[in-house]
Amino acid sequence: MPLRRIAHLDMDAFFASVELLRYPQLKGLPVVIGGGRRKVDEMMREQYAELPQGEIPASAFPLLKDYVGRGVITTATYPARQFGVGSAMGMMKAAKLCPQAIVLPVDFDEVRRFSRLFKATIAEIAPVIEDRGVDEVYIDFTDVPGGQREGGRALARLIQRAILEKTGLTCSIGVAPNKLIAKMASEFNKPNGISVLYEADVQAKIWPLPVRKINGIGPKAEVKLAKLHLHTIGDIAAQDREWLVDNFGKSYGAWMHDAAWGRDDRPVVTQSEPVSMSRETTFERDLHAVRDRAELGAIFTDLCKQVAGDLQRKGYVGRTIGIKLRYDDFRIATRDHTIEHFTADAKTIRQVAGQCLKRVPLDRRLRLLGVRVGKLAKLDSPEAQALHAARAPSIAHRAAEPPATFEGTLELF
DNA sequence: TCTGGGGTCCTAGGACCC
DNA sequence: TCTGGGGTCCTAGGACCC
Repeated sequence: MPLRRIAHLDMDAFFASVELLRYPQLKGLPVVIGGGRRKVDEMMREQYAELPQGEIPASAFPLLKDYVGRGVITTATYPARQFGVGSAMGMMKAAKLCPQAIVLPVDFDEVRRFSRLFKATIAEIAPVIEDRGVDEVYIDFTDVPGGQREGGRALARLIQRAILEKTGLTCSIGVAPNKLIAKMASEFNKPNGISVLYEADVQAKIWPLPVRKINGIGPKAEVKLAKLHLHTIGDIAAQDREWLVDNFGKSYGAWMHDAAWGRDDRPVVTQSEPVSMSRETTFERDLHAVRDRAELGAIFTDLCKQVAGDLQRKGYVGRTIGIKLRYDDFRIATRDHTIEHFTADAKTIRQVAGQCLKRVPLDRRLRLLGVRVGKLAKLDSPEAQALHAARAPSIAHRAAEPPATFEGTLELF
């Protein structure tokens, strides 16, 4: 029996690295990708339209200190990270830490193109791959020829070289007995590094790490653990399983205990079906349900059309239609409704989502509006065929809707 | 001047059925 | 008249991840 060897591969500063391929003159400079509300990229291109992209002087690029608007950093280059700037940080906060950083908007098409390219490159070498978003994958090395050599290091080197050759981009790889440890290991030697771990390494290399390094322990769990005086993964491992269950629940507590001991038997999943598709947008300024009714209505219709378009393009239909809104105080409300027939029709989605909107209080300013379609089925699947109807819910069905009685609710949509 | 957009999974209560 | 339990579906919220 070969030893189970699982790799986690993470592209280094992916979004930023993709931009640096286009603008190599920015190499070594602090660059952040994000925002995009102000079309800085286009402004700059207009001015230097006659120059090839690679020859535009670095001094011509827009700076973070001049950025106005909402948004967060998607990726920061390593020179920018030295200033404390990182993913998910608000643009305004980042501008304080590193005003001289260059800002570029995300180019989703380009990012997706490179994402497909690096994944296809891996697939030629090791076919058992699990997608974890645009810039990450798990790879099962176990049965790949040469996958056991040096605990997986040799194969990891091969994959790194192939990706660099095909894309010009670097990545970091962790190889370990399972996904949980591989994920942590891939962070050990960033960027462009490889880290190989064995079961016996858990105590020395995993236990000293802070609890947040476990994939599945987020900010809330971290706070709760800290209150119980648990700070490192080793601190969790030292607790009785029963004690963890008592404090964190049957499922989460037991999982946490397993995770701290490096136990994880989840397989590498090569195929999966989407559960939901959604579109949402944060407004440039908070909108008021009454004063900005027209604007809000137009955005709402647009979101419905976009989700419908996504479903149709990908060949899916759904039965549960829902809305999400974020108020100016950052509280979130969701409402959804399940209809009899599957749909991917913008008008139907808009109509049902409109009903949902009537059930939610609209007395505060809104920051974000989203539309979601769940309970998906492939358009050509038998269940979808049986229950698909490209028409609005019947009048009878609509009449059965409970009246909108929520206090503060406004009849707007 | 805080804090994006696209997802998954879990929990928990109520309806409804057997 | 009182007393069940199990299962599934729907809905709302929340934690977490990339």
